Amino acid sequence: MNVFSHLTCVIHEEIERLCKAGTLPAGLDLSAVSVEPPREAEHGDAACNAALVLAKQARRKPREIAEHLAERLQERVECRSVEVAGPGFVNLRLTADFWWARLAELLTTGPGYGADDLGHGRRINVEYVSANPTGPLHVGHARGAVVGDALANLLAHMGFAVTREYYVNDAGAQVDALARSVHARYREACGETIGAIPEGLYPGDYLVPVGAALADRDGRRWLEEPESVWLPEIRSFAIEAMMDLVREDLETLGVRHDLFRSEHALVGEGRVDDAYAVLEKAGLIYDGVLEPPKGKRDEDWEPREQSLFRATAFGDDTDRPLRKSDGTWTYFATDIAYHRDKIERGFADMIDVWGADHGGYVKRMKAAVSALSNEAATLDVKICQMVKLLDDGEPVAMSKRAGRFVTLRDVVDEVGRDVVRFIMLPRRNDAPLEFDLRKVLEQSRDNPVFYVQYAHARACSALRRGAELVPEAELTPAALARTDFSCLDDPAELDLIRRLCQWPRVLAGAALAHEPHRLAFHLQELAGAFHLLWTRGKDDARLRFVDAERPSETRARLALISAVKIVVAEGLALFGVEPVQEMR
RNA sequence: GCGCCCGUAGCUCAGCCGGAUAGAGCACUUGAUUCCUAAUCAAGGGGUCGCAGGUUCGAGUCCUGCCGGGCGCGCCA
Repeated sequence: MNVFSHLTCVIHEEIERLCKAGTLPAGLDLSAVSVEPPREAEHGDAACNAALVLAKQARRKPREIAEHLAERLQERVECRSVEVAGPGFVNLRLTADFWWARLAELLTTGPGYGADDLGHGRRINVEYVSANPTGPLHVGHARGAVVGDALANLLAHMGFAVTREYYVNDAGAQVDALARSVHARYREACGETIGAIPEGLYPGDYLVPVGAALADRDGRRWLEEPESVWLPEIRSFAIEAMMDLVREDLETLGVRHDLFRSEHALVGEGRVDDAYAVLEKAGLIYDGVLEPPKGKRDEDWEPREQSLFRATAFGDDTDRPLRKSDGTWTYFATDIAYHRDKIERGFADMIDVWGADHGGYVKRMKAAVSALSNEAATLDVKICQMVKLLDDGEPVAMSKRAGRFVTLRDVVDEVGRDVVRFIMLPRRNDAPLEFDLRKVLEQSRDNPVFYVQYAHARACSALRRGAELVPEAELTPAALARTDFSCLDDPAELDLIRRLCQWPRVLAGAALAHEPHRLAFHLQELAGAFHLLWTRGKDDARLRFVDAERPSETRARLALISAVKIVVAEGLALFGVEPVQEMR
């Protein structure tokens, strides 16, 4: 049970009764009525804004409505006390019995507590990483990879049918440059002296083995051929090698996509022409000349007529070109075709996870999706801001030009997959992120990975001790659910139960808002409440989790711990992080 | 010049559809260890929510303008 949606229902019922009784007018719109955990613990277990929201439409004073509502709620068994506070909030305090019953529910459900069918199997496409196949992934890519993956996990958990997708930009000038770079490395492997890699090509060492592999496979046959002959061959060889590299990098992070969609294939299948024809038929394409961008150096600017998409009709600031001067498609044109491809594959909802440098691209892509779907499809773009990589407070120098950038694999090797994954998550995607290689390995409160993992390890440790006193068959969550919880009446224990019971609400909110970082914050708070109780048990023997002298209390506390373990493990699982059994 | 994002405690950041006295961690000060892992916990000080207007019973949250930072701005992807 999601406690807060349950309480919302209860309050809706009571308001409707007040309407029937004539205390309130009939036909009120209750959609804005909500029940939330109050920010301050003093305000009780749950606060309802009904009176404030309804005051205007009911033409009553908020306090007056609140008093009537409070009177009815007082009768409910789950309410220990009800009070009207502030401008007209109704604050509920729920009985300990109510909370214990929720704890029993949590344990009965076991792993998967909080999973829900919010999505009703609705299909949603999450596209993430989509890095160009020209080299290994770097730390910046890791953020998008982890955020996209966690978001996909979360949505799947909440009843959406998720497809995880990677768009492979294997067409265009950059993969030609890749092919030329590999050709240079190939000549090198064949014994030629190549000197410095020319400007505009990819200088990284990672292409050396690719050139060597090509020489192994094809011998010296490309040495005497003109570029027009070897380029297509070497290009597809190189792209395949780069995608192998990318897949390996993703594998080290534990990220797996369902589908890799190739831009090259999309163009080859005529999908871009199709999309163009559709927009043209809808009257959304015309030939025109764009204004030069102001304030930017414009000495190279020449007015040019090109086919433009009427993006301004869908909220963009200017219309956008679809063809380059040589007649080939712009990136935007193929991206329109790609999103149309997704829509045609049955996705009315799409999420794209992009890097900060694509921020200026969001409006036109949303405009295109609106145009393609007659406003029926949705596109949410999550822009991931920069990752500032630090080593003990000092910025790690990165220079793409010198080929000196920190690869994803370097970082995973350095600190481990789970740390990389967790550290990318407790931050809103549109806020920049600091990643200190030294700090994330510290075992202290300010390292969130450690802090949450430690809570899980402590829970496991206490359960191991419990196993010495209680038969194993009685330690399963389902068995523990039948325990008498009445000794769990300390405020710190009830607080922990309340936080555990907020989990379904946090999951639902995070899924609907597409904000996985909310889970990370909740896990940290939960871990804090648990650590607090643990330490209290050191001072106050009455609160100790495992005590051979007090078997029934021990069982109740093991149940509570088991619930902590379930929720923490579930949160970590959604993040793709392995919960640890002990800290070593 | 234009667009998008950001601006909340000394630092790093939460703040969920507009709600109550704006929160957490770090750092700082003080305290807790014969004890299920002190790898932890408790207490304390610390704020003009960038600035100025506006809408509202009520604004960190919405609107307008400005200031500061980041990213981007046809023939790159």
